Amino acid sequence: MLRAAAVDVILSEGLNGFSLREVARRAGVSHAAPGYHFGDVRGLLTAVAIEGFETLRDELVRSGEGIDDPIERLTAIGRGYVRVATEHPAHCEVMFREDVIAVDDQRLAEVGLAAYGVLEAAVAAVAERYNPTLRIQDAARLCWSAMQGLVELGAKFAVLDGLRAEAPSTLDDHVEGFTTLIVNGLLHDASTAGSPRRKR
Amino acid sequence: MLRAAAVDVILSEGLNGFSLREVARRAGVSHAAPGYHFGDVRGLLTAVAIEGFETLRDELVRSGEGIDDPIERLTAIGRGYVRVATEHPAHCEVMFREDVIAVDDQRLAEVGLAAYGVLEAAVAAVAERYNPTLRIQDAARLCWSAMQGLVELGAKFAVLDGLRAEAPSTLDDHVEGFTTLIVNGLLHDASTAGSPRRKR
DNA sequence: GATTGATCGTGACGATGTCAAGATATGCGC
DNA sequence: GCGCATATCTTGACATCGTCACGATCAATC
Repeated sequence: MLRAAAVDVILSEGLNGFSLREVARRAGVSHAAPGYHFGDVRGLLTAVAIEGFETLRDELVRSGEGIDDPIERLTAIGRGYVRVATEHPAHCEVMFREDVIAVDDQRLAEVGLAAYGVLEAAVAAVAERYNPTLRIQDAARLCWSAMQGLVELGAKFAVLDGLRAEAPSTLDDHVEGFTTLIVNGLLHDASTAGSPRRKR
Repeated sequence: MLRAAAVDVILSEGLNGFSLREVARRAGVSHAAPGYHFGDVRGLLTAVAIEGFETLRDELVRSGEGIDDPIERLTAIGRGYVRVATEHPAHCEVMFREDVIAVDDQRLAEVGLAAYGVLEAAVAAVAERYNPTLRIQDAARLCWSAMQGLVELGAKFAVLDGLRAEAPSTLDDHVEGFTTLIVNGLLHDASTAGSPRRKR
């Protein structure tokens, strides 16, 4: 399949070494075949991104299944997010790269929204049981941003550890640290009542 | 200057439409001149990234200056981060793209570490005054990841608001929401004493 | 005044994305 | 079986790109 070949190329050549002709070569077809099916480099990469969001959505659902406590579930979903990122690095290298994929693709928007919905529902459950004043949208987006930022900066963190001659911390270590801090934040959020913060 | 022309091209053509020849065209030099000075596409983009980290470091320092309360200072630094990202989008499009820049560049590592140091110092100040048990490294990296994730996902959040027919929330809105939640988490972090979390 | 080094232009090569045109196969109505 | 439309893929071409080798220009230095 061309999509699989594309993932293969991203994996071994990186996203900037990516080329339709190399995909064609690995798939054993002519140099223009990928162009015919996906129209465009952008088209093929968009297809890969959609595939990524689908597995992300599925994996987030699967991560939370059977866990009753909302906080435990949210934490498990956080781990699931990073797990998807580490197990499907090629897909994740593309999923949020709006300069490379077709942002206006409808199916892409649908699946992305579905994946986000899983996360938001988990946050809503936390709010319902533990902190009704929590602003769910802010909280859910913070969770997503933190995990996405972690995925993106993970390599830099490792370099940082190296510069300080510390044992390099793994992605999993960071996930645990982050979720602890975030959960504490969610539990104690009382922004409407003015914790040590200002206006708005 | 070639670097300015490069930023110009990234801004108008995006990172994948970027080409040395277009940079040369806008700078009014021959098509191979950029290659001579920077050796490579990677070399030129790395120079842009270094420039970006320098202004990031300076801007973070400037954002925190004259603010006594550590929490206020950390919040201001968070805003500064996002401000740099919005005011220098071309630089930020490159700074964390390890597939496009020379990750082993020494000057790049230095400036990046310096910028991170500003953030970490701010977090350390919060810990010292408000919560001595706070794990500074986790906290600082969470702050960075959240802001970086926000910068990357900001566009997607706007699309999300659109799909729900809500008023699109700005980056600044998210910064305020995020910092509130994170600060709450930092203040109440007691992971060593087993808040509602598990082992490790 | 000759030389050296930095800076830049010119020309070439292979590789790439994309398009047009042709080839092949598959299914369908008759 | 036959004609035909459609899908799938190949082939060939073109402009563009990154990169390299080579030459030109010019300032500084000995």
